[in-house]
Order: sequence, then structure tokens, then C-alpha cells
Amino acid sequence: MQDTLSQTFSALADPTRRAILARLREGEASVTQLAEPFLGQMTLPGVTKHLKVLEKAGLVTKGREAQWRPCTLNVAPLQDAAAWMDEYREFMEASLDRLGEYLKSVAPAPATDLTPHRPADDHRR
Amino acid sequence: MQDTLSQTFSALADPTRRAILARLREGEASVTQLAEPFLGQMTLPGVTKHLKVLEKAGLVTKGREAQWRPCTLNVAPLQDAAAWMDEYREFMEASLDRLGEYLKSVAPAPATDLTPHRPADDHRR
DNA sequence: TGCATGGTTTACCATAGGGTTAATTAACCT
DNA sequence: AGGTTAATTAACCCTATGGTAAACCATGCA
Repeated sequence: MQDTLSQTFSALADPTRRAILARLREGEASVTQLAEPFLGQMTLPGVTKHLKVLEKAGLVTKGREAQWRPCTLNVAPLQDAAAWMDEYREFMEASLDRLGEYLKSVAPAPATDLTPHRPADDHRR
Repeated sequence: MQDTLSQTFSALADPTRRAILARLREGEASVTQLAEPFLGQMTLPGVTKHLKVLEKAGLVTKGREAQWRPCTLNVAPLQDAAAWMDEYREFMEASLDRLGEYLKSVAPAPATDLTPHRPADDHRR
């Protein structure tokens, strides 16, 4: 068994799962509704498994309404993850600053041409 | 091979790895320096493996200086992860608001006593 | 040259993770 | 009762992950 934060991050470490969360931002959805976009690439039990991961991580709550299991988004674990990331905020900002400096040094002119020039003497292989 | 964001999140889904990143916030460190806090629970090759995961995720850069491999923090992938989370920001804020409302409804008095009262009629099991 | 220090690689093990198909439960509708 | 729809469970497969011990590479230094 893992600590909560690890469980959250590992739940987020899968594109299918992240897509499910994104879908749930638009509101409650049943399992088949959630599964629908993936059924070309994955079977229903596959989706059920992903949902179970999200549920165990506390990111999704599954209700019951007749034969449907309406799923809802629960962001509490995301808040913890965001809080963890916040500890790196100053470094991220510094890194953005460096990027800004870099961009200024590379293209000090106000021109907004972002086309890659690739001059003839660019002998990368 | 996974997408970048999945790689980032799964690199973060381990307490040892998160501790290594936290240590690197205080500046460059060699592998043995990074390993030192864990050597009671893990061997050096174990740490090397974790470092490789962080390296592949782009979160750590390993230099070389004589026989040492000075490691540095690289937050670029964290920025992507933070950007992903930002899409859930409004939900997190709403969730905090609900918590605020809840707290107000539970303790509407301005008293700041956060001691758990656990009254006699609190028949939780 | 030889040895100590710093790290990595190899080979191996056990368990967890993502996926499948097939069978099963649960609720609704005639 | 019987059938349909919604979803889960079971059993299985393969690969990835986290860990180890032991051997190995690389550098500095006596």
C-alpha cells in the first residue's frame, strides 16, 4: 500500500485516466458514457479497472442509480498534489525567467517570426 | 514508451523520488549525498535506479565532475504537470469554497478553538 | 602500479499494472 | 419467468517496476 500522494500521482500517470477526469469536469457520467471514447482501443472491463484506480485514489466517486453507476469528479487529492507542487513554485518561476532571458537574448528584436531558420551551416545529423 | 506527462506523474509517484527532488531544491548533490538518507532502507543501486527514472523524466540532470555525478533539479516537466492541474483549478477553488461553507455551518461562532470536542452523543463507530 | 572512492551494470526475484475474454451480478421491463 | 442493459469479477497474460547482491568501470592519488 502506498502513501496518498504517490497514489494520486500514479493515478494521474495514465492518459486514459486523465481523459476520464477531463470528461468528468463536464459533469457526472455513467461508466459506459465514460468508456465510449475508448471503446475502439479498449474493452469495458479495462475502463472499469481504470475507474477503480481513480476511485481508490479518491479522485472519482461512484454512486448508484438503478443499474447505472454515476461517476463524479473529486478534486481533493488534486489539491494535495497541487500543494506539493507549490513547493517548487519559486523554481518554476525562476526557470520561466531564464526562458524569458534566453528568448530576449536570442531574438532581441520585436519581430514575432518563430519560423525555424535552419541555416546551411547547421550541420546537425 | 509513455507520453511525457504520464512519465512525469509516474516519476513523482514515489516518496523516495519526491524526497530526492526536495533535496535537490537545496542545490546540486552527488549520488551518494542523495542516497545517504535512504541507505538504511535501500542500497545504492536502488537509488541509482530512482535517479534514472527521474533523469528519463527530465526532472534531474546528471553532470560529471571527476568520479562524481552532480545532480541538479530541472523543473520544466513540473511546469507541464502544473499546467495540467491548472485545468482543474476552478474545481479546486469551488471545493475549497464548499469546505469554507461547511466550516462556517459547523462553527458559525468567531471562536478559533479547533480542538475536537467529540461530544457524548457523537455515536460514530 | 595499485588501491580507495564513487557510481553503474548485470542478473535475478517478486509484485504490481494494464490489458484481454468469458462468466457473473444487478436492476429494469415485459 | 425471461430477456436486456449496465457494470463488475475472475482468470489469465505479458511487461514494467522496485528491490537485491555481485561484478564492473572510472577517476584520483600514494
